[in-house]
Amino acid sequence: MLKEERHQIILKEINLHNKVYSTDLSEKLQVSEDTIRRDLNEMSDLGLILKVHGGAMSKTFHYPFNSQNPVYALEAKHVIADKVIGLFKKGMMILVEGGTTIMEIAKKIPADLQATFLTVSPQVALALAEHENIEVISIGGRLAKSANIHTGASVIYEIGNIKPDLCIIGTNGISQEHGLTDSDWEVVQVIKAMIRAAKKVAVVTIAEKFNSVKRIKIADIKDIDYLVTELSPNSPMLAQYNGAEKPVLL
Amino acid sequence: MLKEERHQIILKEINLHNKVYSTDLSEKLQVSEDTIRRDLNEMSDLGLILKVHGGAMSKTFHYPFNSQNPVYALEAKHVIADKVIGLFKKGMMILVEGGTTIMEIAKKIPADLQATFLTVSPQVALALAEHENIEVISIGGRLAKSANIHTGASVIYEIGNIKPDLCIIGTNGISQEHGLTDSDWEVVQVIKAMIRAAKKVAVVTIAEKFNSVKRIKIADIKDIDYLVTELSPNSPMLAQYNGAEKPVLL
DNA sequence: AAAAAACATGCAAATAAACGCAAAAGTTAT
DNA sequence: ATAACTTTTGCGTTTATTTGCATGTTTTTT
Repeated sequence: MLKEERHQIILKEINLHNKVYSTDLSEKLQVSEDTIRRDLNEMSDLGLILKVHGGAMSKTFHYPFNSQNPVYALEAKHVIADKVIGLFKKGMMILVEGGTTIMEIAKKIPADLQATFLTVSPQVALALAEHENIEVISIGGRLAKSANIHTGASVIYEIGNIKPDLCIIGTNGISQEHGLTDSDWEVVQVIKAMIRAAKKVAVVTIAEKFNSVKRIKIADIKDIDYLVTELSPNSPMLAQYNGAEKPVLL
Repeated sequence: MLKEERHQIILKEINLHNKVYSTDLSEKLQVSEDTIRRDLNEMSDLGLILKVHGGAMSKTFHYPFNSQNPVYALEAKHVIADKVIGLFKKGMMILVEGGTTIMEIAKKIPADLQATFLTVSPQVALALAEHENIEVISIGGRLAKSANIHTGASVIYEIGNIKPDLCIIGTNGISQEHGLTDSDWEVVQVIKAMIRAAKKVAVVTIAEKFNSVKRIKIADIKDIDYLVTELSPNSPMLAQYNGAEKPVLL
């Protein structure tokens, strides 16, 4: 049995049951517990799972958004938030998606910024509502439980009727070759509509997600106006995105 | 059972009931009370919960209730929630407003109920999204910061296009003479639209709010189908609502 | 004030993790 | 194909974590 194969099975098992015991995996996969532990360590280092004493758990069960819980790569997300906030100007109409990075942005918006935010995420809407001078407009629709954002035809339609100055999206997969990708069809439809509608598009992502590719394509790199990461704009890791029709790197 | 698994369950339990007893948890999770105490200590150190003598509470709850007896109001809302849940039937389309009582209802919905909920409150939407079998549809719009619910013409319009089986609203003011009243014009418009749209209207309120009157009228008592309080239906305090065109008292 | 319940602390048994090392398996170069 | 090399794996040992229990203290209730 290949190591990668084991990893796949472990991941599937965790997604299915939310937890796995090292002992169970050892028996099921017919390898020693040491090997399982090593597997779990590697997967944990990649941020795929949450390693705990006795096994591992899913990172995205009950933990992901619940405001008080620790956010993965928080420091990086703060850096990203600061950069993005630099794009905001008074009176702007800004369309934002959901996700932990966007949440950090929403929290860090300066108190004196006057702007209108539109969002498909209830969490982001609530975070934005904390700011006195921000007008918050929720774009309602069927709430997709996986990503906790509103999806469906009505959302696409609503987005089609607005022309925001700026649109900010997170992403699950990003690579020079395949562009932006995600694994949830409903979510992808919404993001595509957002990109179509907005005058400028900013993608926020931690560098860790570079070169990861998901099943469904959202857009090409050239469709992006700003690519915001925690890295310095001239970091070698960003060089690949510096093509002819390059987005501005922040 | 993994330690983190217990932590998740405890957290969920607290979010659901706002408080937990160590003894209950010990029995439910089949570990000693010492272990539960250690769990609660760790979670408390992480700032996830508020440890109290005998168990733990939600952090967000002990706080905002600077007013009188928080336990009383909470207990009352739990009683109300249980009564309202009795009105829910499989396949129903239920329109709900926002507010703390509605939040308690959203949390207590039985796991096996299959129904569609529509709401104008981001908080309620998120609470409902925790339930596997519930379809959640947000009615989006401008987020009114006072009440944290979506308001505005688009909301009214959207509500006009649906015909929910049941509509559940809280209220700020209720009296036999002046009916339901509130002080926020935008919010009132939304609630009026909800009442117009729904086949049946349930009003949930703690008895404390009886005989309070706010500036803007929402509806008459006769427009209500169910009046749900923590009191027994034949409580003398409810006698005043027992007129000719009375709502059903629960 | 006494009794009961909840809490903190130390301890020991059980279990799991980390580490080093050598054998086995897989890769690459000649 | 074989040798040299790297990676992976299992095992023994050591270290760390978790848990229940005994004990004594604090808090709550009566």
